[in-house]
Amino acid sequence: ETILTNAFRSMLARAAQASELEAACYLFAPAKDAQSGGHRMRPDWAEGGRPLSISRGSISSALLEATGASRAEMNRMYNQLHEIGEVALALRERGGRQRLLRLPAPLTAGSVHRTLLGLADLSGSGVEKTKTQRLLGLLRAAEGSELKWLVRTFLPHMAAGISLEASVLPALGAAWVIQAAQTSSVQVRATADEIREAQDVVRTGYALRPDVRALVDALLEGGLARVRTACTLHAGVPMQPMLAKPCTSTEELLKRLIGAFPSSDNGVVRISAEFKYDGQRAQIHRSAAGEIRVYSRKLDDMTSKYPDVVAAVRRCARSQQAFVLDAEIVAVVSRSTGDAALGEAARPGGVEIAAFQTLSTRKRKHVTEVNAASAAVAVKLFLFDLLLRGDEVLLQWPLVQRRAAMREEFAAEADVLDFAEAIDLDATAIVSAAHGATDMPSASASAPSASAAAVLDEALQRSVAGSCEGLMVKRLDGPYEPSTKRSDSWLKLKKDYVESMGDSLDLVPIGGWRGSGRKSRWISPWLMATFDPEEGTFGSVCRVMSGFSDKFYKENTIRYLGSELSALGKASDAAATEAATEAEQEAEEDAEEVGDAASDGEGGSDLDVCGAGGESDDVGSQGGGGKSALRLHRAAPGVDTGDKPQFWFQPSEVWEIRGADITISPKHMAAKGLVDPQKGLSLRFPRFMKKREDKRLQDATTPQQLAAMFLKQTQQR
DNA sequence: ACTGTCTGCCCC
DNA sequence: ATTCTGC
DNA sequence: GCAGAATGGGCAGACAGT
Repeated sequence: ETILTNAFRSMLARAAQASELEAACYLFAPAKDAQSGGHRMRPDWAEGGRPLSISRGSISSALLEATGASRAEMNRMYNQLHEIGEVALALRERGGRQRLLRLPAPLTAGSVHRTLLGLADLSGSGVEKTKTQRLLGLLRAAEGSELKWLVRTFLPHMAAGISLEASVLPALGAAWVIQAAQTSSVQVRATADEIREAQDVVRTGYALRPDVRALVDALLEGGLARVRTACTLHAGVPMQPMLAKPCTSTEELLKRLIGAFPSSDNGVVRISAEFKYDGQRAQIHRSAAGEIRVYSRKLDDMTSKYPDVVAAVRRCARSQQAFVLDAEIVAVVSRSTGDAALGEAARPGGVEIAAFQTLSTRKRKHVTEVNAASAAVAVKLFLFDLLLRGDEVLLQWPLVQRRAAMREEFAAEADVLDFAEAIDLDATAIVSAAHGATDMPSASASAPSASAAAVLDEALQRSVAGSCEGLMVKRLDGPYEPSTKRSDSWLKLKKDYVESMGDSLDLVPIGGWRGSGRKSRWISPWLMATFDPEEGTFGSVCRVMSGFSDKFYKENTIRYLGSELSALGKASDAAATEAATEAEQEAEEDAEEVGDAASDGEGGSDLDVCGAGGESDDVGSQGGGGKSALRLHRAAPGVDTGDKPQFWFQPSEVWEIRGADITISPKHMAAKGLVDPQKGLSLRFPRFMKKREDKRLQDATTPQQLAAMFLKQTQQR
């Protein structure tokens, strides 16, 4: 953070232009997140805004050409240095600088930014070649250690994630106050409070108006005061949506909502339990000019995917004012068709909420208002918040008032648009004065009410019966807090969080992969299966990586593979072996060979020759020392899966796995033939709960049981 | 033209 | 999405 | 209490290879 702040300070001191500051912001934080990689070079919601992705291939090709090195040389360097930026420098040293006819112009943040922006716009065939050429241009122009940083910037995943909103922009804010204080005649140093305040202003401004250029412009023109006024919610510019925190019981939920912030109503806390529809979040804007746009939770522009939503909102708006809505789009199927198929008496039509999986089959491109109803999946919109009306920003209004304004401003339309179902209640117990609660004043007034918990429980049941995931429970007196952080005044209570609800399966680990990063010494994820004792078959259901403690990983990796995986297993060849000897590792051959197989992403072509065959079926061995008793050369007999794990295991025990829903899967083959002739069943959001030491293979969930659970779930809808 | 594989600030 | 760990 | 990591299912699209 200090480094970033100092970098911005020096730019500000030299009166850098807005375009340079903007470029620097993006270049300091090239990766959106560790999940997807990809480079962000402009706001996603902007016209043509799309992330830039540069393949490893393009980077290394450009690097080879720029340095004149051979591929073998590069690999050798990589094995020594383990970091591609350093490799780039070393290769340039070694190869000597290539002589160019014309010296390229020195790089600036702005010029690099512009080039990368250009790359993001490429498409069609031959893009990789063009990308390589343009990267080459940048690499040739790089001086000194610029080369190292340039190469690192190209990578989709930098070793350390630096986030634009969490690190870079706050640093810019800090730099601004520090410089301002220094140049003012009165004050020399900015206080810690001033710095914190500045960071906050910038963070908030960006959450409300995620536009780096607008932020930089405001800062340069009028400092933090200008950021406050200019970087606020605008119709047509999506803001960070407000997020909710998960909560696992109604009692806990009440406590947390009451504690979120003090009540302004004599200790009484009113809350609203809204249905949590299982669809896609949508932030819908209508500008003053009347243009309607739909944005995703990640601020992507989805307008072209949902022309029918746009039309519905236009029809249902009671006025011509600008607005910003928060809503959920869900898939629906017409009710009459379903009933007709069952030969029931025709009902007056209407629609039913369909599963999320149905929504996801909707076309993403070329959806028109005309084909939306026939060619694409039909959808219904559930509104739950209004953040802007006319030129009034409603973010600070309490939810009750925002909701009232929303209901004034829009009219529901059958099958197409409605308000999210909501049940309002007091979270606090009403401790009447008659009971003489005078000696315990505020504490008693703020106690969670037992009847409130009961109301919530019932609402939860109803929401599930109504094809919802559960509840969103909100403080009725709370503001809307656009943020990358989750707020305490919105909590989500999903059926699968609650002990007694949701699907819990008893599955058998049949395979696994080597983990990466902090899990690189362990098996992660694990491949889980049902067991059919009649047929002796195992059908894969899901991979699991969530819910395991480090201790569990360690113990069970040893149990299944005989030892932990070598930490050095990542490097590919001789270099790894050399290094291994010097290390503390008593690198068993087993682990070493495992490392090789995992070497470059896919690997796995060379077949396992593992030391321990699948000889022992005895589950008894608590595998502390010896060879792995549980690893197999190939899938155990009877295994059916579309997945291909790096390691296969002898099925031998039962683990409890929880999930939210059961889905029809193209990859997992459990219960194949029972619901669909080709496809099996899988689990959405799978996570490990605990080992079932009390259960044997024969007690694992069977394909028949799984199919029955699936059918019950679909009937509920 | 067809199929297979991989990617996505994907959506959850 | 979910979950765990380290700060 | 929060940020950061490491990954889940599954879809339409895009691109590569035949």
